[in-house]
Amino acid sequence: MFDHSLLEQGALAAAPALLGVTIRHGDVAVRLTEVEAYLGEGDPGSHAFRGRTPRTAVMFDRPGRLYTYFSYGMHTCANIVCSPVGIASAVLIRAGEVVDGIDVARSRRATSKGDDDLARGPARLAAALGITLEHGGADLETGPVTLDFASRPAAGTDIRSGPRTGVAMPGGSDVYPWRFWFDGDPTVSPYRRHVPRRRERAPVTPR
DNA sequence: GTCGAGATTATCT
DNA sequence: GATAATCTCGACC
Repeated sequence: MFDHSLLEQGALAAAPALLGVTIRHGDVAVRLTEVEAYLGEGDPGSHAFRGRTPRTAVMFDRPGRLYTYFSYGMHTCANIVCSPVGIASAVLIRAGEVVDGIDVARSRRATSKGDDDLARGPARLAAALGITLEHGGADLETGPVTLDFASRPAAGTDIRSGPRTGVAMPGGSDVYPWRFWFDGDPTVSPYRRHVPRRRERAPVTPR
């Protein structure tokens, strides 16, 4: 089943409801345990903050599509577009539990120490699923990457929220609790604050 | 367990 | 040319 109405409500409303949802690509399926909401305009942490570019165009398209981006030159991360046409809003899928195709996931994540590590982190999750930039813009209802809303958690599951990982925000990231996760789940990634990258420069030898 | 730093490239200015 | 929604590894506790 595919919940269209949920994904039209914007990332902030959709994010906590996406916890427990299963995302599948081929033989590998992952149950989401951690997500983050990204708005478009008004959210400096969003790629769409500066408006529509070729890369972010899919975020302005209809909900239920996959937005992928390249991070730090080595990694692919995946988002679910959560807003009507013309508005940018998306949910970054940060971590999850591999529930199917675990052998394939292990082979794609050879550096992983244990199964909890297979999809703990957005780039790891995309790698475990075999998602690349080529899947950007894919429709999550028709595939090849699909969502299954039937695995949403039972009532009473403890969902927690807090600041987003690795994002600098004016006024401090803690005033934007746009990260959601299952409390105590071993597959949730550890929080890392935003650290400005030290610029590597031709060192002017101090002295 | 925590902390800090380097790797590497699509995308934008 | 600068930037980045990260990952991995090594040092240390």
